[in-house]
Amino acid sequence: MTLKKQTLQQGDYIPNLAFDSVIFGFNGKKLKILILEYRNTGLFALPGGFIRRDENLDEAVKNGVSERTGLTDIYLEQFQTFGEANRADPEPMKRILEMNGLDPASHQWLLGRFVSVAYYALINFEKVVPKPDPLSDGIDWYALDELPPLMMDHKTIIEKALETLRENLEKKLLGTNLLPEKFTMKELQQVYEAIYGTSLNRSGFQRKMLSSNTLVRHEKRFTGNAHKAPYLYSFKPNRVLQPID
Amino acid sequence: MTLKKQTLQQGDYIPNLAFDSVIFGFNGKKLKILILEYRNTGLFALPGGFIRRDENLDEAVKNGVSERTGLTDIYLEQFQTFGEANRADPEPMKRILEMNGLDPASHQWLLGRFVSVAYYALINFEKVVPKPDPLSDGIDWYALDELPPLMMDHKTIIEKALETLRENLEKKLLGTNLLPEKFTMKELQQVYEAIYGTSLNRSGFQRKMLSSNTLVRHEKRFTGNAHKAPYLYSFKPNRVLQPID
DNA sequence: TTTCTATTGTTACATAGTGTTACAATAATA
DNA sequence: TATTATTGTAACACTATGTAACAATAGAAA
Repeated sequence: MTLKKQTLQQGDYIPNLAFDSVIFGFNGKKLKILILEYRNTGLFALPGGFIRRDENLDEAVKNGVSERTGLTDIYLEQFQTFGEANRADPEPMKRILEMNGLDPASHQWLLGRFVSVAYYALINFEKVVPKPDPLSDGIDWYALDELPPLMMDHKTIIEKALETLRENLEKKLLGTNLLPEKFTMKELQQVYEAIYGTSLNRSGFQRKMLSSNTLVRHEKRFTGNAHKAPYLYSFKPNRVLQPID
Repeated sequence: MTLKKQTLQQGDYIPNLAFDSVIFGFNGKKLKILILEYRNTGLFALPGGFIRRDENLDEAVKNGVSERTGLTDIYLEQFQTFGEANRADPEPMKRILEMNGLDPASHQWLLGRFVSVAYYALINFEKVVPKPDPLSDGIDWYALDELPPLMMDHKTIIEKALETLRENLEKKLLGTNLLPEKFTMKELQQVYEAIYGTSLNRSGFQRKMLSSNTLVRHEKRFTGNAHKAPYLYSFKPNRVLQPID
């Protein structure tokens, strides 16, 4: 739930509707997710927010993720809408409001039921400057196997995001969005391995990637290490997915 | 938009949130979809409805589709939420209300923006007894290439439903849900062909299906035709997908 | 300079999967 | 008994994939 204190009026937003975002980044070794920590509550949650009455759903999410990451061009994919009637417990939200000096009684609308549309984002880890939302005092990267206990059904949302990401990985060449523009074959393989959670055969991976006709080979990268220098690659521009805008 | 006149009160439902359903059936030759025709308006739309304040999203859709089809065990899959701010035009809805003897002024909430969660359903064509909703006087099967002009973005919703169905076809063995329990290999192939919109190689299809280890072979079906009688098959029970319930 | 080591790019080979064609089996009819 | 339409399966070529091996090479060590 990302929102600005000065605009915490129900009238501004579509009631009972929210979004949550699973923002994936790859730090070179592990796949990580941005998680918010609400002020003085010990409560952790996915970055999210509400949709203004005249705002496109995609736009609302894009703006929300931009605010958390500082990035503007973001690859976003909607993957599921969570609509169980009992998915929210009002108590944690009440504490969050109190800890931010807001009166729960005058923000009743935040304590009710929310249907949430979930998106995942793939971003270049190095370029992100995470920024907490107005109700939280912390936002940090967490590896998938080191997640803190999360509010509501956010753990389920993350699992579903990862499942969808795996399904879409080859279909949509998502590796692109998690790496710098130029990368080595090994780095690309590490992204795939981090997403699948398994190790892949080096030779087969290289052959498959090269035969997919989606990579451009550039100069070698000399790191000073005592072994053959790897080529750098980038994805062909026409195959790069456009972010929602 | 499926709703009962006697419960057309905004307070009963989550505001600005709806669902739409793309109900697929297979008549032996073509893939078809159930489309509503609103009373005296010439307006066509997907069956849909609203979500009660205390009702699970999945339940609301399940109930809505049950009402239109008369079926209780329905394979449903949520595939996308449509949230463009301008996806609805209030004029058609106004006409629908007027033609049903309802005052648009006192149903303002129906004329505003709706975010809609879209599901597709796969049902056994033979078992369905389509029933119009309270605002419509017709509900009929339409082949995908013979759709009437549809309200709002319902054409887009159908296209996305078909796209998702194709992607999920083999992954989830969806053929099951469009056929009677026992079927011939040819009938199964016809379902696949109808969904893909292409013809498939008979020999390869048979080999692939049999090697998938998901079919049980039963007795032959003798139709009285002067040629070899085909075996009947059914899907192994453990591979049958459970409907949402 | 030469040798060594770690890593990378590529090839070779076996195996599995797929597209296509051909052929055998068979239910009812002539 | 021969014929016809359809079905089940096998045969073949071709492609894709898993695996191992080999060659190339950047720098360090000798």
